[in-house]
Amino acid sequence: MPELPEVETVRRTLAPRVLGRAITRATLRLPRILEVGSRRAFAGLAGATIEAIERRGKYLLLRVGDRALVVHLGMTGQLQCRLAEEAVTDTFVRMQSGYQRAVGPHSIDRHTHATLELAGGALLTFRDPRTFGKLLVLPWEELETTPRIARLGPDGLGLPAGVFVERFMARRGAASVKARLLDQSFIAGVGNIYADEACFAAGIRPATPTRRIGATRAARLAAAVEEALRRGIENCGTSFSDFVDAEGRAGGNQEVLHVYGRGGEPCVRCDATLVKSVVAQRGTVHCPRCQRP
DNA sequence: AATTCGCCCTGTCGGC
DNA sequence: TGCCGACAGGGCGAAT
Repeated sequence: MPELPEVETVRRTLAPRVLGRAITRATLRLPRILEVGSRRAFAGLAGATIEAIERRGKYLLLRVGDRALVVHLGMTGQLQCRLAEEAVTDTFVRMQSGYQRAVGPHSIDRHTHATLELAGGALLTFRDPRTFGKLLVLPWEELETTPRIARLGPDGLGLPAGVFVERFMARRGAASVKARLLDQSFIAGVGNIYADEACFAAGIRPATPTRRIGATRAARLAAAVEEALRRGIENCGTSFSDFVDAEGRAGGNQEVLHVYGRGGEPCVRCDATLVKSVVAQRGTVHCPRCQRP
């Protein structure tokens, strides 16, 4: 599931491929992935030039002329750009079930819901098997007031620890530490994987009520979140199932995760068996010895 | 006001 | 071997 590091990886790999290119045609193949009210605006992207790519939390913001194309990858969304000189590889990996998973720059398939043809023959595609992703087109100057963006708290990357601690202490209550980390109005960009990893690094059990966390442990958590996100970006994202960057490459961060997806396996630090549970309606893994309640 | 919960969706996996 | 239910989960809107 694309979280801040995955979205940032897409942003960085997409930028050199699309910046400065004009959109020659915008095609919408699955209308419901577009936020209501953006239908006409999406088709109207043709003729304008992609001038900037920014990121806010898990949202990608493409500045197209005087408009914003906002992209949320949901759980399985992929934004890929194939240049004209690149052949379609149509490489598949055959899964145990017989299903063939696409790998690398790929031709349009049943999960490709929107395409942007670019000047020079490049093709930008939005693919999303589970269709939890969203596209939104609006005037660039309305970005800060559109609900999805306006709701977001400060970006998790580069957030000063002092600001994190201040916000955390101001909102302490019954909610769990994990629920707070997943709350995009608190910090934007942290999802299930990095929340679990940050809690492990901070030595905090994810289900701990936020009211039980003091300033010292909050500061430890701030550092752990920052570190988890930075490492995720360094490793070009976590590819647990579907994540690929704009060139179709998988990330490598799944190789260095301490807890996520490792329930029942030994803790890398103390060898205790990692416990899987449900916290904040999400599958959660923690070490019963390293992470105190 | 803060928090929880149901819903959206489809590929995957385990059980029988 | 094959069918079927359970599961995964980000964000929104309704309910508590």
